[in-house]
Amino acid sequence: MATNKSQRVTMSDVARHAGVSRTTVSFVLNDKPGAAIPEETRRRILEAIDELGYRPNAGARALAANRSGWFGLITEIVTGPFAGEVITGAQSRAWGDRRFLLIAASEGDPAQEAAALDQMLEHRVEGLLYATTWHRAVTLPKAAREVPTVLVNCYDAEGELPCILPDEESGGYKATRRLLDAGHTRIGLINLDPAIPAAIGRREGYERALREAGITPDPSLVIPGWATADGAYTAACELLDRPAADRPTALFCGNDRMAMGAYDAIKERGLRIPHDVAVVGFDNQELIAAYLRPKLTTLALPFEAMGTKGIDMLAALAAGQPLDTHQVTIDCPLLERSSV
Amino acid sequence: MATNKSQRVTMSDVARHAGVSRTTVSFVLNDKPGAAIPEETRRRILEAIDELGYRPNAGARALAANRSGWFGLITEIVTGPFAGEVITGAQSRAWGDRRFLLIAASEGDPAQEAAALDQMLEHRVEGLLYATTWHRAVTLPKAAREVPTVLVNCYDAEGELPCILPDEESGGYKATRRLLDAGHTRIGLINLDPAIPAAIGRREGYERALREAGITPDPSLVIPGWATADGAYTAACELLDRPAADRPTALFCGNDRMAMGAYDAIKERGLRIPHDVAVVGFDNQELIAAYLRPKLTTLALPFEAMGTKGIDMLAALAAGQPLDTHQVTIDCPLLERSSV
DNA sequence: GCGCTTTAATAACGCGCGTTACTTCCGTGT
DNA sequence: ACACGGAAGTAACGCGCGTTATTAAAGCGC
Repeated sequence: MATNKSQRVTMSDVARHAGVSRTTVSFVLNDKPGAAIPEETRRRILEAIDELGYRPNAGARALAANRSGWFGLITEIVTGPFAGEVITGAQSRAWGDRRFLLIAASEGDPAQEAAALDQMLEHRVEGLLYATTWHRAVTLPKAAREVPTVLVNCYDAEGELPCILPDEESGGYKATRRLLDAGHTRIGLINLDPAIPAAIGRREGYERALREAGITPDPSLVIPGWATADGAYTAACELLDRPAADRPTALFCGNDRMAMGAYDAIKERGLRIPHDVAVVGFDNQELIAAYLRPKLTTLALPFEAMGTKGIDMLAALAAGQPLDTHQVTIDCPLLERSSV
Repeated sequence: MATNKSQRVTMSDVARHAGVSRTTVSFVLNDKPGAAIPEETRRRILEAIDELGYRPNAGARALAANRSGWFGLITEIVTGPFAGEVITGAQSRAWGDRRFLLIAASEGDPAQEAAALDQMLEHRVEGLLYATTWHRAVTLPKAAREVPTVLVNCYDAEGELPCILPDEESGGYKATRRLLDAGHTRIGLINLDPAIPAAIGRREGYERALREAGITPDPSLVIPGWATADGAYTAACELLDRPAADRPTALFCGNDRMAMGAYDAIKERGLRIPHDVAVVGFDNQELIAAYLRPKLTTLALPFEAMGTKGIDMLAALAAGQPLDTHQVTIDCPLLERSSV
């Protein structure tokens, strides 16, 4: 078995067991092009590997090859519903390049963020993904410039780092368009905090869809809410209590939690969804959207796709290739359920 | 700056710049006990490190010290609401030991699981955490025996590996007890699939609390449901449509999604929560529990604590210490909101 | 038999660092 | 004068592997 003290099987053990040199083992393990290994020898080596239960030491390999095989991913919170999707997307894509993901959470604390970044750099990540929970501007520590970095769901306040963002405008457009197609003409928008990119973009899309349909947007139908179920409940009440002829027959909500509040307001008034009032949410938080009754039609934030695309871009950057686009936006798919 | 081709600053660069040997640099970096380094020299070295922007190479360090510094964490799905909590708990605890977490998802696919495990072993993880989404028995690939392994939220079908489980029985007891304390005597239990540990344990706790209060459990008040909002809705209807004198005044639901369904059934009948019917959920899925109206009182599965404890145990095992307990259970805290 | 090319394999170096064993210098006691 | 001991520091080896240069053997034509 292994002769070294750590009791782990090394390449030398394999070589000895197969009666060849360590170099030869390395060659077959890496399919070294240009190395002529007769089938018989290769077989003996593979057999030895199998018999000894040899596993290459990824760390040693990285050191020798000067290629860590790591990409780093820093998120704010791992607990949230979104981070997981980014991880999933990034992880699966990275796997294809035989690379691993180093994940850390900043928990919104700059000190932790810096510490995480340090660790990543010490581990010689070949690229860094930085993802936020909600779409906004960020400023990274300078250390992040030491390695190719791509922002996910946020953009560089200094405008230098490449980023990947959800297409909020098109999302707002699609939601509104869906409601228009269902015959609605008075569509209320219970929006997020009007200062954030998501609210701005979605409202633009909302208004574009209306205009395209020949409807002049009515500002009184747009209520900026707090992003809570209660806030949306209040906002929905306000809209639904307008005189019947003036009352919206559809509500487009800033997120699914807010849609939850809207549901309550609607049901309270004895109105039925979607028959009397149709509802579209945003974010596709499965736990809410798929379990509300009726199930909620909503737009998904493409976190998984953004994670995948992020690794795509990192891989390109790490390979020294230039980026075709500095800022890419990704579509928010509409998920049809039963609330329209 | 760096003289090697990879353009990265190494310890040798620091040594040269500070006018000492590489060994000395290593000594100050590791606070080697027994090494007498005068303050002046130490200062010079730290200065050099700072000026050159040197970062130790974690991989090389791991190789030389024969200590990878990795713990592995395999989950089924990263996307779910629970995996994130386990990660958070494990990550923060591992940090204290200056260790990093290697995270991979099996996506429920044995092949992916095996591949992930392989990768972890190649990275020489010093311990492995294996976490599942729901409490159940599992069988790990043999390869997992190569390294200290602790199961989280599941237990070894062969009974060999140590595990950490939520205390379902005490959870069921506490939920029921809370309802009893609020004056309820007819408490319905809309349970999960009766074959799984969570359903069994919680029902036991439920019955223990009832007996303790001098109430004989009424089997007809226990409905095994499917773990969906719709299933629970149907079950709740059945319970609520019993003759008034016989109708439960409180419902204990197998999870928060099911509580959502129960809410609908209750509201539909013009009953008020918690005035006419009190509800307790399970799982504390924030997105549901905190946004239902009224907010849902529920029990939390202690995923974060389980993750932390997992690393605790791994650290002990990795240090060669024996485990005091082979199976530890962790309490499910009751989160009081407004539905009781 | 001799040179030449191809095939099969190896010795040796380096990746960046931890660590052990060893050296050198200086002050102290007798 | 010499031995002794501690302080300050270094040379050298090894961790497990990738890679380059080099060697040894085999095949081939003449």
